[in-house]
Amino acid sequence: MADDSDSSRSNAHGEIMRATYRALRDHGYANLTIKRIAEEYGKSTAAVHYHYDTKDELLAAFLDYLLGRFKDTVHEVEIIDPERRLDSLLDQLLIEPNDHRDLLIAMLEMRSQAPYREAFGERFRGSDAYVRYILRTVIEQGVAAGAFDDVDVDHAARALMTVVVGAQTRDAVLNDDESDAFETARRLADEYVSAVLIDDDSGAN
Amino acid sequence: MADDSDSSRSNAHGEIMRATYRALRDHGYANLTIKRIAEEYGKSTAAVHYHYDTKDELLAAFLDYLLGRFKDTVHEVEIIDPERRLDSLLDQLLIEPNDHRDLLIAMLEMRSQAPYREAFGERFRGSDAYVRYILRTVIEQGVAAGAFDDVDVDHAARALMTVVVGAQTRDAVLNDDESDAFETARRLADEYVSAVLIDDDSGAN
DNA sequence: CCTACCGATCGGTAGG
DNA sequence: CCTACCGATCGGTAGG
Repeated sequence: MADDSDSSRSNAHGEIMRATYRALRDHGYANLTIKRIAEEYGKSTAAVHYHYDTKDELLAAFLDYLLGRFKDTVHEVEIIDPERRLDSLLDQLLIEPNDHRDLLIAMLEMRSQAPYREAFGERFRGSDAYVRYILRTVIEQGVAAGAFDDVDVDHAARALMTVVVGAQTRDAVLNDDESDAFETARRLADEYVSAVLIDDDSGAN
Repeated sequence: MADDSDSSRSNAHGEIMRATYRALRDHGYANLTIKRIAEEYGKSTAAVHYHYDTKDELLAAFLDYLLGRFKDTVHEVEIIDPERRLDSLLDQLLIEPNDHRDLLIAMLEMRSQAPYREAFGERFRGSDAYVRYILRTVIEQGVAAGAFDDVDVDHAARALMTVVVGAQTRDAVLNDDESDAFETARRLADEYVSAVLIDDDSGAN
């Protein structure tokens, strides 16, 4: 309660999460070992096991940490105009990652483990549902305000979610110079909004 | 040259590919070992190493095998009408997998390794380019025939590719009872085709 | 192709 | 939290 500005005191869990992140980023999930995490942590493997009994437990906690960070990038926006608000939200979800591409790669690796680890699957389902909820809310406001047509809001949210996940996967996999993944997806999302959510009866172009 | 109908003779490579597929499906990429592949193969680990010197070499060959199978599901269709032809192609890419969901899960796992293994990355880039080529060809025919507007064909192909990959990833990750992934994606693709590729000037509904 | 084996590395623990 | 160690398993190889 005194000071957590330095946070170099007993913030072991946070340090281990960050160490796990670096180890995952540098070596990949398939080569993510307690030893490598411990090296990044700067202490022994026993020190890691002191805070997390098993590797499974550590990984589940790490996924919570990772998805929490992702959720933070999807913050509610302070814009009232529904159309611009959705636009801003899509920007956050689909603008070139640059800085946090490593995070997306790490997330893809853990995603691919979901079919084998129920602890992962349930967390990703929760994350998917959360982002869809944010999208639904924004779209519903737009429909209520008359900015969008009276579309199937739940479907529209799932559709945009598909675009987001498609961009994330393609970007991580096709990681050459100018990966088109997010650029394409952002443009696709725009087309979807202006051609499907807004079916402009008031004038055909 | 005599008979390959029985194919139980010296088809070791094919057998090992199928054994690898089963081992990957049952244990996941992170737990894919030569020993497990050998068990599925029905012979010793040395027998596997006899045909593939290293695990890396085996995995690269397996990815070729896997992507080849995927390409086979994207066969050219014998329909002339461009609109119905694109529709049929999207069906093949986006209809509920059911039978080959295991294949998609396996592919997602290997996708997630692309950032760490250049041999994987280049193969996935090739596969992405191939499917985009097929999509572009069909859309170009539609534009030429006047069925579609004069859209940016390359972008349209990339956009639909994003939808396909998004559906594949979401389906594998959100693997609960009625995963909406492919249903949502198929509907999204339809909306994209009828609202963006066909901007019906001839009458605003 | 097999048996038998190699050194290396894994997750985890005992004892302090 | 550390040192030291455990049994288990890994990819790969020798010798046949």
